[in-house]
Order: sequence, then C-alpha cells, then structure tokens
Amino acid sequence: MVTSTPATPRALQKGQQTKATLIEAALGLATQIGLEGLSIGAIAEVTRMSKSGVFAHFGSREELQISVIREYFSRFEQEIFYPALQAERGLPRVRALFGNWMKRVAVEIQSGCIFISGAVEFDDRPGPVRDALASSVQTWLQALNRAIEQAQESGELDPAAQPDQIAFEIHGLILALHYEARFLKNPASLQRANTAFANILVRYSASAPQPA
Amino acid sequence: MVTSTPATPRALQKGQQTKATLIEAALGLATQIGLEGLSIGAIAEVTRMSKSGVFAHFGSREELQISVIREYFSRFEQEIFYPALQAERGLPRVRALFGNWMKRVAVEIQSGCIFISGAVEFDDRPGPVRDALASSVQTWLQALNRAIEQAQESGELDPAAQPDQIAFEIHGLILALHYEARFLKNPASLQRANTAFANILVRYSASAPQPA
DNA sequence: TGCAAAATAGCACGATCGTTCTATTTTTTA
DNA sequence: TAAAAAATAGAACGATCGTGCTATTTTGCA
Repeated sequence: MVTSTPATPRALQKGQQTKATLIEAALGLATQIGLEGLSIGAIAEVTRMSKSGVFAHFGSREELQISVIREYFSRFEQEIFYPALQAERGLPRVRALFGNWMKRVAVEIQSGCIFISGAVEFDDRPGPVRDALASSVQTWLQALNRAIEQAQESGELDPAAQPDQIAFEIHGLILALHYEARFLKNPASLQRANTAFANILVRYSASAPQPA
Repeated sequence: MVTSTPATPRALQKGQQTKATLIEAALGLATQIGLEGLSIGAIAEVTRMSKSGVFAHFGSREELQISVIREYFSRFEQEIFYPALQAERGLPRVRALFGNWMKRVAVEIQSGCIFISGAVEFDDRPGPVRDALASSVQTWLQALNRAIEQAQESGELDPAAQPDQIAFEIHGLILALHYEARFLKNPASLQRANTAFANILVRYSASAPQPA
C-alpha cells in the first residue's frame, strides 16, 4: 500500500506520538498549577500510563519542563506572532500583535500562562529551565520590539521614542490584566487593558509631545 | 526597677517573641522562594529549633502562610502608605505613594515580592491563604485609588478619568518592572518604570485629551 | 520558692516526589 | 516471520513534607 514506510519516515513513530500526548497533558497541568507543580505521577494518572513509562520519555523532570516550555512557545508563535505577519508592516502589525496577544490572555485568565508563572518560579533559580523560559520570553519581546521599530520607520510612531520603552509599557498592561483578572477576578480588566493600549499609542504617535 | 511587669504586660511574652522571630525567618524565605516553597523544616533549620517546636506556634502550614502575609502587609503599609500621608493630599501624595512603592520594588528586585509570587501561586487555589493575599492587595490598591480620587478633586488630575484605570496602569508598570528586572535581569527597567509613570501623569493631567 | 502552664523537643506516621533497575510487551526492521 | 529495538510496566529506593503524640524543659505567677 502507498502509505507504507517512505524513504524518510514522516509519519510519527509510536514513541513520538505518545510523547506528544504526554507533553499535551503536561502543558495542560503546567498552565494551571505551574511548571513547579508539574509532577510525573500526575501526568501518568491523566494519560493512564505508568510513572516510569512517562519518565522514560524525558529522562528527567527538568527535561519534561523544558519540553513543555518549548511547546508553549511554539503555540505562542503560532497563535500570536505568525498571524500578525499578515498585517502590513508598521502600526497595523503592532496592533495585530497586541490584539492577538489580548485574545490569548483573555483565554489564559482561566487557564494560566507559564511565561508569567514561570517567571515567578524561576526568577531566583538558575539552570536550564530558567534559560529556556527567559530566552523564549526574550524572543517574543524582541519580535514586538522589531514591529515597533518598523512603525517608527514608517512614521506612524514617534521615531524619537525608545522602542524598548514602548514594549515595556505594553508588557506592563498585559501583566496587569493577567494579575487583576486572574487573581483578583476583576472582569473590568479587559477594558482597562484596551484603554491603556490606546493611551500608549496616543502618547507615542508620530506627533508626540517630547518627554519631560 | 521601672521596667518590671506593668498592669497590662506590654513586654512580649517568650512565646510571642520567638513567634516573631519565626515569622521574620519565614518572611525571608517566602519572599525568595514563595509562600508555597515555605517549609516548616526549613524555618526550623534557620532558627535552629525543632520542627515540632516551630509547628506548635502556628498549628498548620496555612496559618504560618497567613501570618507571613499579615506581616508583609504590615511592613508594606509602614514603608509605603503611612510615610506618603506626610505629603499633601492630591498629586503630591500620589507621587509619594508611587515613589515609595518604587523604592520598595527596587529592593524586591533582589528579594522578591509575595504579592506578586503569591498571586501566581494562589490564583487558582481557593482558601484562607488566597483570601488573605487578595484582601491585602485589594486594600493597597484601594488606598492608591483614594489618593488618585483626591488628586482629581483637587483638580490636578483629569476628573473625567476613571481612577481605577489610572491605578491599573500604574500597577502594570510596577509589574513590568518586577518582571523585567527580577526575571529578565534588565537593569534599564527602573528607568523604564519612571518614564512610564511620567507618561501616565501627562496623559491624565487636568488638561487631558479625551479618550478615543 | 513551688506549681501550673506554656514552650520546645523527639520521634514516628503516611503520603508524595523523582529516579533507578529489571521485566515484559509492543513496535520496527531485516 | 524472526530477531532487534523501542516502549512501557512494576516495584522499590531515599528524601522531604505536614502533622500528631508524648516527653521534657522552660517560663510565669501566686
């Protein structure tokens, strides 16, 4: 039959397939209770496998955590970054990035975000897990930065402003949204974040007041 | 001698005194590794007491965590809120609250903040610990809110703005500072936060542009 | 100073954790 | 289809945790 083993076996081997299932389950647990709350026993229970069966796929808890981070980052790219590339370079793309980010956070108010919980869990704990987390976040923030720079080059945002500063302020309102909506259960936070973003755009529009 | 037992014994009994020592040690641990990372064994080791000796003072781990939260809140008030009451009502007091807050966060970049780590640890976990945390944060945010309202009444901030919105934006830049300085180790974040605060004040000054 | 009460220690328990080692089963390959 | 390789299971380990129980020591008061 035609579907049988090609020269390069594209179809997922059995191991890769169940590993994907395990990471999926681990990701679900990690977003809710954090990377540190992640336990091999819990994943085994959810997937109805043995603890040692789960363990064999990763070799260590750290490797499991890193796998989860990689998967989360990949989905983050897929849902937020790549779709925004459809929007034209400049302010529209910045708006698209923020809009997609907001859509994601609106969901994560229920499910949680490992870039936020992970930052708290690993801010004082060096090691490969922290490195994987930090570099993922840095990559994303740099992508946001680049989009802001392009909006400055196109004359839509104030070229005198520091792109880092604009990204910082956007990052802050996302964090405030997550904090006040997920922890304090304040449903008005979504509106607050949208208003804050509009304020940032006004402040840094091309005809902007110079800073104090 | 004059210092001997007054009618109402003001001096700390032995128990209260060591309990204070224990909470002090617990607070130090909790700011670094979080309220969930807190363990009775670790506190016993630090204070060179037995596990059961430590345990007896609180009766449960939850009660220990709540004691830590209360102590942290008390110091927060002492360092940030009360001193700002010296500044005159209105914009000066808002500036003082923010300034004191910034001073505190600048230290917490090294030591950590349990209002931030606790929010992540307990956002999905109902119970008395979460309640203690949330009500502490709410109390502080409401105090900030009141100061903002007074600055609106005095005509220094735009009376048409929603005080919640202004507080949200300030909260966000503090969270971004904590995230980018403590986790991402970016030393420029302090400057970023100060600039962002200045932007917020400009945006909401009495002669403010109307929102979109 | 003696006695009651409070504070502290010592020990053990059950549970959970990551990890290791050794079978056993399933899948892949020749 | 048989042999090799990969995947999974099962049981046990040492460690750590919160907690309960029972001494023992220390403190405060009459």
